[in-house]
Amino acid sequence: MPVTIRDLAQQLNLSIATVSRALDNYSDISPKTRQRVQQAAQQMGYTPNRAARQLRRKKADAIGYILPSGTPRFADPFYAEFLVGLSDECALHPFDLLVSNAPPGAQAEQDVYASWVQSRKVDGFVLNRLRHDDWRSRFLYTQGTPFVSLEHDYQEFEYRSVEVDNAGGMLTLVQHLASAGYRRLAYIGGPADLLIQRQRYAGFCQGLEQAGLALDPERVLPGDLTSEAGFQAVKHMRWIPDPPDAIVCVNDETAFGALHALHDLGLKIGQQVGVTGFDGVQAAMHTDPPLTTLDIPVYEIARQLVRLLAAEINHQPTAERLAIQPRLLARASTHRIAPA
Amino acid sequence: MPVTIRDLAQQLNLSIATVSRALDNYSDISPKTRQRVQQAAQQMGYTPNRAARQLRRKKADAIGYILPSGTPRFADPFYAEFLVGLSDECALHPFDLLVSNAPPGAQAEQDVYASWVQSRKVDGFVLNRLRHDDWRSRFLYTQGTPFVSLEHDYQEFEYRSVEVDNAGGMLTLVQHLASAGYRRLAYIGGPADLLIQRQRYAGFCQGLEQAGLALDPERVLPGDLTSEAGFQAVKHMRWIPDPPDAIVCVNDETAFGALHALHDLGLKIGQQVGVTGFDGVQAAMHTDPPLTTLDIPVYEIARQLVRLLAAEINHQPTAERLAIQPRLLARASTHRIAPA
DNA sequence: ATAGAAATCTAAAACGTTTTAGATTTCTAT
DNA sequence: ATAGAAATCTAAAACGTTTTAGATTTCTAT
Repeated sequence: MPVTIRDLAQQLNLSIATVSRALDNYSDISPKTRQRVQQAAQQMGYTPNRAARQLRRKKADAIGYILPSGTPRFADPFYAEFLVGLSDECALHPFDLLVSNAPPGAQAEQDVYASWVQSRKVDGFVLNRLRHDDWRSRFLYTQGTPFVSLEHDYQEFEYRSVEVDNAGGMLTLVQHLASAGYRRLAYIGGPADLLIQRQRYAGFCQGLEQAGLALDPERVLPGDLTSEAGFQAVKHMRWIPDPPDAIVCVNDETAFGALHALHDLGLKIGQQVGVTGFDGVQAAMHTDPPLTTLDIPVYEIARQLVRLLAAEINHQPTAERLAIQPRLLARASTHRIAPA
Repeated sequence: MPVTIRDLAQQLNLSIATVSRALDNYSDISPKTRQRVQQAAQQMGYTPNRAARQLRRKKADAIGYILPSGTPRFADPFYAEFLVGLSDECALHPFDLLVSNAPPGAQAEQDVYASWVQSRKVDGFVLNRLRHDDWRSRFLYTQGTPFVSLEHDYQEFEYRSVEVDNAGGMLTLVQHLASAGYRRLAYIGGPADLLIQRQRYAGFCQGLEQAGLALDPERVLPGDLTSEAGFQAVKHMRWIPDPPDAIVCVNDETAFGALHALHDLGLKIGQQVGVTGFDGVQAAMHTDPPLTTLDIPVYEIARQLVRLLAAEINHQPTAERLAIQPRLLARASTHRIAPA
């Protein structure tokens, strides 16, 4: 049976009101009492009952993050880093971090968000893997519930976000490939409604154009961000008339699968065929050969998102939208120098 | 302003007591009213205020998991998989999953656990990376707070846990190495108080003994579960009198660093020197060469832990302790067949 | 010593539920 | 029609805080 404010008040011969205000450093409490109260609280190990406080204060001091479930994420170190970032930053404010999951785009996802808003479980949400015209941002906006998002979908309203320059990063990457001598670039993408897919693919196309390289539709293949998808896509590309000499993948996971398939085919990676990823996960350093990729500071982004959300919740001014520039990590998987 | 039970009662011309009981399927509510209430609730989007319910029911319907902070975890995909498992299983019960972090072993860690217990934030805890004589299990036990743990430290009380047969796994691994022809095995470990370190190292020693191989103390090096530690340890081993022909690492992360260092040294991995990990993370499949490791079903373990915890919280009977057998994934990093 | 101001404390209401104990309504058997 | 039982509903208390509005105490200046 945890100690309540009533126990504390009784012990000190004070009203619970005084105890409450002393702990909250109200100025109408004499320094002597304040100290007596705080010391007793410390010593009796008093921590306010969270539910009671939430109920009375009408805020949860918690934020929510809902993982996409049903999708293959085990492999994706992105989420570990992201969650740790959220959790670290939450601890500073402090917020509790409530984590759940829901299948993206399904009715169940809507139910989770709706019930969390209605039950006042959290004061705000962090979104990521935003989709085009994402109902989540629209819903939260109409509910007046604070939220921030990794990626920003242009809608008729504003919200705070962190935005990776996906298109710009891709452009740089394609330039790198072109100047290393690769000419017939392929692209293995992700789900079509994901903003990262749209933006990265757009950057890819733009890059080809700038480099004066052809965009062969046969060399553009769909995927789902998994290494399995990368594997299958490469296996499939053997059969197309004009096979690629470089394979640009929407993310590192996809690239891992592509590397595997190319090994199976007995190709010299880096020489005969280049491979690139996107995200800069640690594992990309250890592949055979090490993977050229665009590094984004996932941990730092997660922390920034929480900071933005805290500002939103507390009605403090901040930058509305933060831009992040991915950094090219050129490694052995794109080593060819001479043109084909 | 979310809809409350009062709004609902007013709308339906019923008392809030009736509404509450109808929603909870009490038997003293007529079927007609019950249906009317449930339908109205659905339609008005009523979800009970979480704080009020928690306060009244004296339970949180939430469980807590506290990440070790301050340690280098960004790289470790273990946590992504573990968290996703926790979250998936929590959604089924349903529990909220509260995530925070604290530096392991420090006073701050104690404060977090104590305040979560006292504030009734959660109904129970999931522990992992248990340490020898871990104060967390002792503390929670004396508080009467439900908890479960990955790994089990033998104390004078019992608790539910999932236990990986770390020693047995290592034994198998050493046998595998011995029969592949490796003779001078090294071990790169983790923090000495971690149970996984103790158990895995014990298995290593036992394996050497069974195989009739010498245990050279110079070939046993400390680490901290990071790839950096693996890298440094290997670099250091160049200077010892009788260098190893196989390097057994306490986990995959450490092995990644070891691989790197060996590449730097220009050694033929698999032939001149074997390398092994432990955990079976996805990335181990993609290294150069693919890494021999012991696979443990982290996702499934996390789900089991939540199930055990749910049973504990609801005073239901279950198995107290589940045993998990790691599975040897023999890959090219330990390919030598002929004895040295 | 005392009025008034300043400093310090507190009673009571409220947050939104659930639950207890009992009230009211409906049904059944005569 | 009616007593008693069964079915259905509800008033009020309670969970543990915070906050409002006002009460009490202490201090200051005469």
